[in-house]
Amino acid sequence: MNTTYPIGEFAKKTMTTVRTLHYYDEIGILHPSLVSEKGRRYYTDDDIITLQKIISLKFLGFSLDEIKELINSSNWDLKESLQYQKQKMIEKQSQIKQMIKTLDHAIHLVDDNKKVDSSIFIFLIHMIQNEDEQKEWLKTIFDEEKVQKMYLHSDEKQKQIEKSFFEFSSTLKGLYGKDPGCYEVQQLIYEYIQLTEEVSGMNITTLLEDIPENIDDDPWLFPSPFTKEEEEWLAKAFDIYLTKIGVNLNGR
Amino acid sequence: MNTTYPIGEFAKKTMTTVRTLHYYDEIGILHPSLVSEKGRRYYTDDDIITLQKIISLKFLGFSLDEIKELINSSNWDLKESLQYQKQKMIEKQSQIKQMIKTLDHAIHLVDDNKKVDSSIFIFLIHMIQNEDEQKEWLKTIFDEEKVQKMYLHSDEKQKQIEKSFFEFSSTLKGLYGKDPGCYEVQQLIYEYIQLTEEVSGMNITTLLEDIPENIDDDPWLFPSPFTKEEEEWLAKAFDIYLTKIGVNLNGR
DNA sequence: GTTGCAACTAACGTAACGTTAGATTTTACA
DNA sequence: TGTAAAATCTAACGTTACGTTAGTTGCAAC
Repeated sequence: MNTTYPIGEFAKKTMTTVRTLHYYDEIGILHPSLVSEKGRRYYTDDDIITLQKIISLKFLGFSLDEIKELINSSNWDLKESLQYQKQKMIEKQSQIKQMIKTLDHAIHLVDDNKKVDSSIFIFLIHMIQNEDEQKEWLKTIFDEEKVQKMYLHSDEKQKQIEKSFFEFSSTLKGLYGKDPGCYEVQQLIYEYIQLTEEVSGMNITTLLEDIPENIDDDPWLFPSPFTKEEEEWLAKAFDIYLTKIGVNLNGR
Repeated sequence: MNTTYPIGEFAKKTMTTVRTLHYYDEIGILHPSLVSEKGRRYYTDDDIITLQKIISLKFLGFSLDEIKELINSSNWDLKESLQYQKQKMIEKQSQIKQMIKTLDHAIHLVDDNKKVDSSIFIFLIHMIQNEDEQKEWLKTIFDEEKVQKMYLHSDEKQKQIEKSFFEFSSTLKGLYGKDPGCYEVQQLIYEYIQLTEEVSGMNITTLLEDIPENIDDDPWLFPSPFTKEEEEWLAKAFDIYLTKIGVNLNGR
């Protein structure tokens, strides 16, 4: 009848480990029903029930500390605990959703690119991740309506834009060092501006008028995928391009 | 120009903490660009970029160890890492979904019950959680078709069944000690059997014929919400009921 | 009696910091 | 310029839920 199991057997039966049972004994959530004089633990079927409680509550995301309370005190506000747990889990869920979405975009980015410049990659991850924050910031410059439009793409379209941007940046990095006025560089800048206009839904002239001078003073909010040297070189190339098409700007 | 920030300022700018920066320095993923003779750390805008990399990768679920590798080695198989991460995240996601679903059911259960008997509650959580396992086990007794039917309820229906079961069990516990043959107890057992028949889609007689004698020999697979005394009392009540309706069973 | 497995306690390791504690340095103000 | 206050430093322990040794003792079988 009233069978007892030594710890090893009990662990097998319940698909836990000896160490786990030791630990549960140690923190006082599962004392074996029988302990020999020599300190040997023997478990009974009653202990199985307690262990089941523990496992069930663990499954619901409670910590062993919380479980201890739940087991010991009889008049715990169970409903409140459950709702609190649910809230926590829902938060975790939305975090994970964001992670998966970003990973998806990232995988799409590197899909057929053999070599990936990590600066550009990280830059784009940062962009994807901080979408909301940047949106808020953009609203301090442009109309809310315009900003909304900029982000009104489907997921697929968004991925495509990111990829184009990624490739431009990569190619540009590859061209660094060449004459900023040469055909290749100027052509790429032309394409880059085309993309920017398409995405923003605005004319480049309008864009440049609205943007304050000190736009990239805060490298935290606006990180760059380029090094300082690359940026200076890029600035020259842009200057040449914009002067050519007749946009005049006073010192960048 | 080349501004440097003491650690506190830098922490504020980047919305981290001093301790985090200390730690990142310690494990070698972010050494400040400048360290005074006295050991004071001064960070530059370049360090912001490194920190951004770290934060971005952390956001994607990489550990600091993995990030260290990603930052240091240039030819890392990024795509593989990303896909691996995604897989991990998807697994986490489905776990959390299960947790939320179970929590939902549990909240529904305790919704308007002031006092909750924890044994019953835990028992039901265990049932919900181990649905799949029990389904497999049931298949060793009944036809697969029948088993499928038993579980073919909507989520709402399922919640309702659980709740009914929960309430029966609670009421039964409350009646423990009374005469097993009295009207109240017999009435409850009648209702319980009705529910069982409805859920299983089988007749109680058929059910009892198919079930082996030693069904609850394994308290791990089939935990009970009742204590041993309660179970014995229940068995008597069942005996009386079944004899009354003419089902004959040899020793339960 | 011995062999060998099972179980025991004690201790450190994990991840990514938070949190003291006590010493030192830098900054600010009279 | 002296001193007080604020910032920073290192060192060390705490956190979670066990996993993983290591060295010792208990128990059953031959």
